[in-house]
Amino acid sequence: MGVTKAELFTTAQNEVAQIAKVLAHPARVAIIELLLNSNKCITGDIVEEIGLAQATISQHLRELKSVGIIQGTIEGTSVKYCINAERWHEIQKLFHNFFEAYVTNKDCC
Amino acid sequence: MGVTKAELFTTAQNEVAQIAKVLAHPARVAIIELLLNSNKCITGDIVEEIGLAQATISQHLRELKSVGIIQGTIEGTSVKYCINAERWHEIQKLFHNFFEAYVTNKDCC
DNA sequence: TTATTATATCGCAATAATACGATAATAGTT
DNA sequence: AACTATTATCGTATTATTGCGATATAATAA
Repeated sequence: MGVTKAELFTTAQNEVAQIAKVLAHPARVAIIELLLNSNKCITGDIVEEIGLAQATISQHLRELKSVGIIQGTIEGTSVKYCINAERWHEIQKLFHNFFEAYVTNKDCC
Repeated sequence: MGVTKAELFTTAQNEVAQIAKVLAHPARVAIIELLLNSNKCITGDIVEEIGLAQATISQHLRELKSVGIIQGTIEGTSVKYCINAERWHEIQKLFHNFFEAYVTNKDCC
């Protein structure tokens, strides 16, 4: 029926999946990298830089905000976006632990 | 029109997004963790453990295979799945570098 | 207040993802 | 060869995502 059965999985599994989903679009990855590498974090600059319509960028920004990766502050009639350092490191740790869990052993395959 | 404009982004950005998309479902995260933590990597065991229909698990396994995270070997009438160590470390590095790119500085926000 | 600028939301069309029953394909067994 | 067991694929209903034009909202300027 086309709807994810989240109740079958652990909180941690759902959390990794939720963050991954936000990273699962190149525009959102590009927006993050833009915020990492420049100080031009005004929405208008992002729209110009990425090359998608303003409405589309706004939607992507909302998804990034929804998991706390970025935050915005009003600056005149504009909004200035940036990475939320604390949340960034939280997520970094989440994925670090996920990937770290692999230990080469297992006679499997 | 509902189709991602991949040509606007770099290869690296599309690659991060592609892997993230595969990790963007708790069932696939759960399958990976199952392969990490046990030796019961037969499809049938995965179906039983996760609690989704066999057809659905098969679809998820195919997506995990599509980016090389897992691989399967035929074992009688069954298929034994496991993590592909080399690819795992590649992806681990990809995400490590992505997250590492953040440096707290910026008077932004 | 009215106009201007910038961003967010709405509504819609196109596409993709999720889940599953039914069926096909593959390997082993009798 | 016929049967069994296991996994993969097909078809389909439902839901979610992507992208954008149009419009609404918010902040400032005239």
